[in-house]
Amino acid sequence: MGAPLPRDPIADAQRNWERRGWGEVAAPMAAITAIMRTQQILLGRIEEVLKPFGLTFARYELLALLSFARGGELPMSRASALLQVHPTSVTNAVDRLQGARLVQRSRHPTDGRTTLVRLTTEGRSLVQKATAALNSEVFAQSGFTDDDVEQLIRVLRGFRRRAGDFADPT
Amino acid sequence: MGAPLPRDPIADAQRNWERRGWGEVAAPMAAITAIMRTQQILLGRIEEVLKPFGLTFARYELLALLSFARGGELPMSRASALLQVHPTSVTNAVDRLQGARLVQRSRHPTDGRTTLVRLTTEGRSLVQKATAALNSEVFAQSGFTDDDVEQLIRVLRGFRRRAGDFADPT
DNA sequence: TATTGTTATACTCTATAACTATA
DNA sequence: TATAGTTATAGAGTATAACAATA
Repeated sequence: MGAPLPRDPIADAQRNWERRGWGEVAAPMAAITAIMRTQQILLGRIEEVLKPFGLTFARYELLALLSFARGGELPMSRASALLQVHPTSVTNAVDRLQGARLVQRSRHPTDGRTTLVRLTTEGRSLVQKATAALNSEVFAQSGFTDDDVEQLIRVLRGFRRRAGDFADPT
Repeated sequence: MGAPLPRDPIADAQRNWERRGWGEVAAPMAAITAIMRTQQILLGRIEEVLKPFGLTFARYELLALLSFARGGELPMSRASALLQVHPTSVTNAVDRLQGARLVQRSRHPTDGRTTLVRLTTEGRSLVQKATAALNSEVFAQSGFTDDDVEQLIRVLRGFRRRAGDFADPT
């Protein structure tokens, strides 16, 4: 979206914050802004890799989740909880994936309220190819060192736990 | 969007990756997924704080950028470059902000192609209040320790530089 | 009554392409 | 020719509210 800037805009913002007497929060502001920007860069790379497969990241995540479930099948509500997205987002994603014949809806055998989503053969094949592409083109050349990765996992895991994402204290 | 999960879904995904023979990329995958989720949590908090001001994060960022510019004024193209967003996104944001009388468009004095965006008095007042709210309600209680913040800034700055965001090597 | 999921609706941001005006 | 910006159009994700069906 343009040539590199001569200077780091986030470091500049941090200095501006300090200059205005917000020194207490300048560093957390810079860290949070950096997370937002990093996510934007990574999402761009991921969507670029997924585009040839006709998948968005949200839809890939749903397929990948199903590929790890027993029988390639989950209730809609369970997918919503595990992906931490709104139920209507799951409905929307499943609609599109079903249109592409990558998943199928079916009735829960004992609870009539529940809809199950299941990976089709075609869906399983596609998610395997997409995962291989993401592994080699994004995760294997992430731009983070092993130390970076270790620190990110540790710091962000603590953050997510304190934010109420999960209870597991290990 | 739901109660805490009993276990960390990202740690589970990392174990699944390892179990399938993708051990080489399991850790970077987990780190990147954690960044995506953390961004989602933080964006939610930020938008919650900005909602009473009638601002989205994208629009707040534009107002904040203008508040640091000389004269509270920038060319559209410069705002697009500094915010690292598409020119049409800036056009859209300026349209809405102008409708709310928070910014004004004007002609560049010497280059007729260029449109300048300038903060109105009302816009400057609002962005100051919104910044104070973000500082006290988000950045001052970010959920990161001082060490976390230091590590995030360092690691993500290296990533962004290698990704081509900026050239500054300091 | 509570839960599950869908539908309708609306509002973000984003992106491409075509276009105008200016340099 | 190249640049700056707008417009039209499209698509993505997200969210709320109302609703149907089931427990």
